[in-house]
Amino acid sequence: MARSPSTHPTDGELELLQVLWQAGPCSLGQICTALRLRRPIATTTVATILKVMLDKKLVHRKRTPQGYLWSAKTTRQTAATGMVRKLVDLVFDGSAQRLVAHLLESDQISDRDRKELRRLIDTELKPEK
Amino acid sequence: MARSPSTHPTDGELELLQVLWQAGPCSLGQICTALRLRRPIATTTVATILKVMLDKKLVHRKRTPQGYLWSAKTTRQTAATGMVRKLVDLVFDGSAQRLVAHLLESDQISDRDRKELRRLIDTELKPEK
DNA sequence: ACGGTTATTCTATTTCGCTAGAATAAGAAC
DNA sequence: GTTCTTATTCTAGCGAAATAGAATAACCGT
Repeated sequence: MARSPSTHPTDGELELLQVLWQAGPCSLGQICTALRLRRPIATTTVATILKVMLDKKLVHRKRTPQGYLWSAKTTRQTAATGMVRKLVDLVFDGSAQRLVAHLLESDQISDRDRKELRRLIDTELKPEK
Repeated sequence: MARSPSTHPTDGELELLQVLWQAGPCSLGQICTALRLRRPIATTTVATILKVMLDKKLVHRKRTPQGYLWSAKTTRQTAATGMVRKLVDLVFDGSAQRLVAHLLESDQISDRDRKELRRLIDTELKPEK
């Protein structure tokens, strides 16, 4: 027996989605250009990934005279939720709170961000509840 | 060309690490029992994964009369950090703050947890600064 | 010591994910 | 309209990951 296909986007697919999330609908060439800011990759490779993603319904395409226009069908929110769930499940024993605690205890968040987050907690905590 | 070996534990490996993190050093049988609370899996499958993880130095083993005792060599912290980094990179444009915001805006965190987190932010914000 | 149980290793199969060449189609340029 | 460029499809290889059967080893109880 082998693996079952993942429902989440793969890492490569996420690289691609990132471009589409940022730039909106793109041609193949535009996607390639954007990706190549990070690393070299062949056009056919990108095209192949797009086709797979099309089957997985992660992207959508629209015919135009000069080829398809590709766009993300999954939102950043959706992808984030799925990946966070996995992370929380597999590493934080199902506690999202622990993940936040981990992040706050790590040094990846500035004091300014912390203040903003505190504000966010406060606004979510009080209103009309 | 194919993928290069991942430095992160795979999902299957994480399932296994979870057991070891929770229970401490275990025999193969104990690991299998724990895993089977979640899903059926053959003993040889687990043994194979363990062997791979041994090569990757994700686990460690100690000889005993009745076989090896297996234990995690990676800490939860380490695994978490790696996975969080990937998540932040690929989905949150490099901003850990945004990930926290996402979590706080989702409904996965209770009010009680929020209060605790606010306390955590405060204690991290003020001391000796 | 013999048979049962458990652990370990060896071997094998399958699918996934990543990669890209070759072939083809179809505008664009001149 | 022939060539150039770009897009798309087709085909294919390779290593990773997941799965587990068969073989082997080694303890345990009686």
